[in-house]
Amino acid sequence: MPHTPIAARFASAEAAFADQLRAKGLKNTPERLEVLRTIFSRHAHFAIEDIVAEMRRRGRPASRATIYRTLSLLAEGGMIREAVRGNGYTHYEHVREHHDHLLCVHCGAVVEFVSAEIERIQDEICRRHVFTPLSHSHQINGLCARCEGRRARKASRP
Amino acid sequence: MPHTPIAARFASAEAAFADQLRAKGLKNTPERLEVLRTIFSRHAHFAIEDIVAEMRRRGRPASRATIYRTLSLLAEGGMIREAVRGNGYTHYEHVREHHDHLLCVHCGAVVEFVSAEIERIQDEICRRHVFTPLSHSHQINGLCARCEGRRARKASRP
DNA sequence: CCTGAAACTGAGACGCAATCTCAACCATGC
DNA sequence: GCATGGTTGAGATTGCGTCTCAGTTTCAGG
Ligand SMILES: [Mn+2]
Ligand SMILES: [Mn+2]
Ligand SMILES: [Zn+2]
Ligand SMILES: [Zn+2]
Repeated sequence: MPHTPIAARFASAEAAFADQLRAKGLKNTPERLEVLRTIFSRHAHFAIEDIVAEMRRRGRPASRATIYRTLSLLAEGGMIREAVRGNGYTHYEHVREHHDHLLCVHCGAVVEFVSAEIERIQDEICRRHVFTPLSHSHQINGLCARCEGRRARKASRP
Repeated sequence: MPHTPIAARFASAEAAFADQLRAKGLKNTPERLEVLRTIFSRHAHFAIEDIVAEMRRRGRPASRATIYRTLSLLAEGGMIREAVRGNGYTHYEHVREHHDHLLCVHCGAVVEFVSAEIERIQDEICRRHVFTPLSHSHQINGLCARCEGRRARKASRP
């Protein structure tokens, strides 16, 4: 699953965010910057509680209101997007190469997948329906190998 | 978009539901039957408020609690499923041929689509990841022809 | 038919993620 | 300085969905 290393994107993410804020007449505050840094210093998938906890740990706490507001800005700016849904909190992820998700409904594990073929067919479908696609979410819910194995074992040997 | 006429499924839906209830030691009450009938007397896509309103109109009101509980049972029994997401209420639909959705983010219009090709690739992906698929949601968000046209017109002639 | 155990219903309380409110707080330019 | 206008955060609010529990209904067994 190749993607630009976090370090390499770091400066440009800050720069891009600064641009976006300037363009909208908004201010580049320490809180906003810290949310951005916290997000990009972590693994690509996260929920708001992760950010809250991490910022507290860093000694730079911010209120949920501010974090939610910043998440909206970052999503609007195309730096993050909503990823997996249906596990309580909304989960976000860094935007990089497009991909979709397998979600294990038992243990919550997430696996990413990409299919150029599917993307192509989607475009075809949209063309056929005269529909302008803006985004899509394609999520397969099921059981990962481990959870399926556990279930099968339990069923055969009660 | 061919599907079995409602009338033809009607009796069997009631019978299937009765079976399901019996199998689980649950009771076949008037309220549950009325929820079932209301659902299958309507267009395939609906939200709970539609059911609440329709049952009131019919002079057979039921509480939200009961309706939610019955929806769960029907979903569990494979007669309905969650359909489009991201419009406030959870939307359900009758289960018939499998299909996915285009959602116009501007006017809320929903278009259905099917692609045997995509389904096949999905299976392939699951096999490759040793993942047991149980369900999937594939939703393309964008602008329907009408909303796109309106937007384009407004942009060119302010 | 009774009758009792078990399930059901509905009004309203509750849970909870997400959003909103608003007073105090900057940051900036004049 | 100080006025302007965005920002923050504590806490209130919203709204879908779930849960509680007292009174009701179902239904199998007698
Ligand atoms: Mn991902
Ligand atoms: Mn549909
Ligand atoms: Zn799992
Ligand atoms: Zn539209």
